[in-house]
Amino acid sequence: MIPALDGTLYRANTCSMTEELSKAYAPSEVENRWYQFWEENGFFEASKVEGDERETYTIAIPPPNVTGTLHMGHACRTTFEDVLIRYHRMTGKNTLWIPGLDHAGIATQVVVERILRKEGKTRYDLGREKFIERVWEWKEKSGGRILEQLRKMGASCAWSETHFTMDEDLAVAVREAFVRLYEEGLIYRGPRMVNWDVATQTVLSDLEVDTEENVEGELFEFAYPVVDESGASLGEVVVATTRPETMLGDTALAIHPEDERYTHLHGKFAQHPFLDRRFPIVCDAELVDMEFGTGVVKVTPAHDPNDFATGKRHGLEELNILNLDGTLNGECGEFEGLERFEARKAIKAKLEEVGLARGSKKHMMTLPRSQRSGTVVEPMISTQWFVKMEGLAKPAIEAVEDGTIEILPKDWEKTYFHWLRNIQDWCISRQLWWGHSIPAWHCDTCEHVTVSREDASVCAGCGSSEIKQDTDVLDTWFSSALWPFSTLGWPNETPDLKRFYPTQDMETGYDILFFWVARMIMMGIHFMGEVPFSRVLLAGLVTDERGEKMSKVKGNVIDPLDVINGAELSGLIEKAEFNGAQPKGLKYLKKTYPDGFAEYGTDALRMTLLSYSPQSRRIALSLKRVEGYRNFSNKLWNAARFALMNLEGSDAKATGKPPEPKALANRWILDRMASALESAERGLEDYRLDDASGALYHFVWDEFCDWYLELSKPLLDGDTAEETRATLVHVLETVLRALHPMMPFITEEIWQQLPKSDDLGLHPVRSELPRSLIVARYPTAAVDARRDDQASLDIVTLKAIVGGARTIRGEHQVAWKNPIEVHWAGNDAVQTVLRREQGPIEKLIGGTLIESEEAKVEDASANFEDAAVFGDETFKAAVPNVIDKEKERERIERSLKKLEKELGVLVKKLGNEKFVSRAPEDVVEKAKADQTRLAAQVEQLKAAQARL
RNA sequence: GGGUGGAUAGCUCAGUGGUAGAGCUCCGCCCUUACAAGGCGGCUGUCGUCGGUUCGACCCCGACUCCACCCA
Repeated sequence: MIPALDGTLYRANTCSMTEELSKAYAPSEVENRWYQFWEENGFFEASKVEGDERETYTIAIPPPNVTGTLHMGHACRTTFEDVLIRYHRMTGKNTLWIPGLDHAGIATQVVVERILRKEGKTRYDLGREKFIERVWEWKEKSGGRILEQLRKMGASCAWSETHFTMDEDLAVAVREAFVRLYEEGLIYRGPRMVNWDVATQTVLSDLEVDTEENVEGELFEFAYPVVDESGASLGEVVVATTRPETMLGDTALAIHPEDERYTHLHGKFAQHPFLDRRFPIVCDAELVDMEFGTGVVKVTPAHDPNDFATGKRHGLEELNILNLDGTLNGECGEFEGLERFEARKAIKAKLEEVGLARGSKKHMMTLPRSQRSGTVVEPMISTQWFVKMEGLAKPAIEAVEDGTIEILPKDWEKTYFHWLRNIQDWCISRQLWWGHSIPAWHCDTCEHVTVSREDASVCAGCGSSEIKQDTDVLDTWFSSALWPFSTLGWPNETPDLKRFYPTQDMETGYDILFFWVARMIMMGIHFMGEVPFSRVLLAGLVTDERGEKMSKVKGNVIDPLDVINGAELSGLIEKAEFNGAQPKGLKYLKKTYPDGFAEYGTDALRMTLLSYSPQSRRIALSLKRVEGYRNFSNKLWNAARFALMNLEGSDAKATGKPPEPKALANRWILDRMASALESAERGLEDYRLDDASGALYHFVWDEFCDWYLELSKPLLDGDTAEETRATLVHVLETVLRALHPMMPFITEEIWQQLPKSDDLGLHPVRSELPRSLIVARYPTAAVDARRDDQASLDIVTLKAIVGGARTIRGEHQVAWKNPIEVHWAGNDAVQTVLRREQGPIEKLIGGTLIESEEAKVEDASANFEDAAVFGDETFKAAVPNVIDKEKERERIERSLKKLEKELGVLVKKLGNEKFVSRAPEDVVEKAKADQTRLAAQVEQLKAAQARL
């Protein structure tokens, strides 16, 4: 149905809700319908109208990898960001949420290579150009899927602004950034010790290397013959290594200068047993730990970072022994061509053979592994491109120090500072095919390197046309670092850049604080002269309900779409198996989710993710919790059904202004809503989305549904009917607005059906659009609610009476069909409330309320048959004809125990002279008042107990 | 080895210098006309261990144990 523009309401259902809708909320149809409605009407897009001077609020999405599918981490981030965007949109800001995808260099290349392998091909068979074509083809298929999944989460992204980090315009930005940094001397090329992935045959940045801990390895010992200058033998020394094959690249032995065992070796040489080489024995206090092993260290400057540094200190030869595929090269004599682990065996065997092996022992060690290919990373010397980081890091540190950028939770600042203060130069070149190519041309004639914005055809050094472009590509994070401004048109000075930069919030996982966030800050400050965002919001890692990281192998990956749409156990198992889950993982799956997932819906999943504290590093997602929020959706749904049923046939409608009711319940709910709205607003502003959503959840369920709706029932007849309908519809409409950022679908669905004034839900600048909750004004305590302290006090009294009566019903198992009598006597305030609210109270207790005399109620057993009693210092009450003596005794006993314990604490406290003299006066006063109150209650219960 | 965070009910987690909370689970009762995906009532804790500061510590400080993550 096309939304009407003429002032009539858009109807989600052709029939009225009360007739049409089932008792239970069914999310799927509702979600698709409203998402389409918002998107088609352009509600997600930012306003680009000239003269629209509204404050802007912008988030650049952390672009998901194009290879991926949506996982719980994305779902979590998407929810948080969408809540912020929707909230700010509702406060009237011009909001822009820039969506997009990351080309994810290695990850994508690996995936496409895997596909090729199934066809029996490698990328080399295709050649670079054809291979890249294949990647693009694949990207078109894969990329669309994840954007669809974001839509399913309800993400209100400005889809017309979608970017991909390999797009033409972003390539321009990347090239501009590279050239500028190069011209500024911040990019250089040179040989360094790097992490080499022999499987994908590329260098990796330090951050892309994972260390596998506690690996059981072997510490292999062997002897080097020692000789003097003339070559005369001086015996041998024993060294130990976990990588025996590296001995082929040894160019020194090192000993500690103060090690008295080896003073005779100072200035002497070791003779390589297999190669015709002799190399020095050097003294190095930094490398050598006298306590470890034999105290003699073999030094392989080309294949170990520490040895590399040692080599630099002593001017040692750097001898590379590996080919790029991990096989031994021509420096290795008879071992040439062996794969590295084969070589290890061969070397050991040979050492045995020549009698130099000195045994081995088990050794716990750590292994560096490639995040992408999983193979053991080889340290190698290689010529790569680097960015000098120190100068870039400094202003990035200052921006957080002086509060220009706020990192939340604040704990992460420490980590941020620590990393930036110890920053290493960033290796930005990768030996991949998929990625932004490096705009550098090498001259065959003069070896000059030409770096240029335009494709170069001649050497800038000698003019030769014999130049070739560098074959490396840039680290994916190089383009990601420009994301907050490259997506807005940089390096062009576009209106968007002017209007929307800097952005406000950057929300992402803490795991990419260094990879991405820190680098965006550095690049933003460097190129834009202004920080890219003012807050960094770091969410925790979503884990399974045991707190274990989700992994395909463990089979504990929960697909957000399964949670939203529902899934049978068999389907879950099938998916896990397909993804390579181990039997143990499948067992866990069966045990934890024997019935699969129900169709929980997007709103429920969003609320669940929001309910976890953003302070926590772990979000241990529990499906039971999702179920709880699914139930909450249903609760809200039914509250709306109740409201609509009772509004039918009346003129009551929401106006956006709170009514001024007289009846207690109506006044009270407006007061409670003021508190809820305050908490919600504070939570949304302070990035405590758990507090914000929690406050609204409890308001809706515990106050609006449990008390207000029940209290409203008797008020919906007679004099109070009109104001009650007005209050009912107002509170519901307001709370829907408050909840909308968190639960966009169900709130819009209900809201559209509520009777309301025509001016609600108008787009702030595009008045031609249909009304929608998505642009309705976000409610505040001051405008939409009404404080009423007296009402809240009165309800406390009402709840005390109702609660007491219900407890007695519960304990004595009085069925609802059996009405009870509550005889009461109380002070003036209680009298006022109970007399006035008799009707509603009777409804809530399922019985009659009878005013009595204090003396009569006090001695209940004498005046009533089988009476149970309750009360506090303000009133006493007796409920006759219910008593089960045994149960009553137990109940009183239990209450007494509790009260006496509390009283005991107070008595002790007040008996402590130091407390009375030193504690603040109000604390002491409160303690005294509490003591009096508790003592009275204890007295009362004891009397009742005695009479039993 | 360095750093960061955590240890609170059976489970997953909030929380505050002044008598411990939520959701789920559990136990009763109830299909009370919005909701059984519900209602009403109830049970459950030496707040990791040991010291210290304080009138008072779950909260602040120190040490320790265990767990997780990050960096080398």
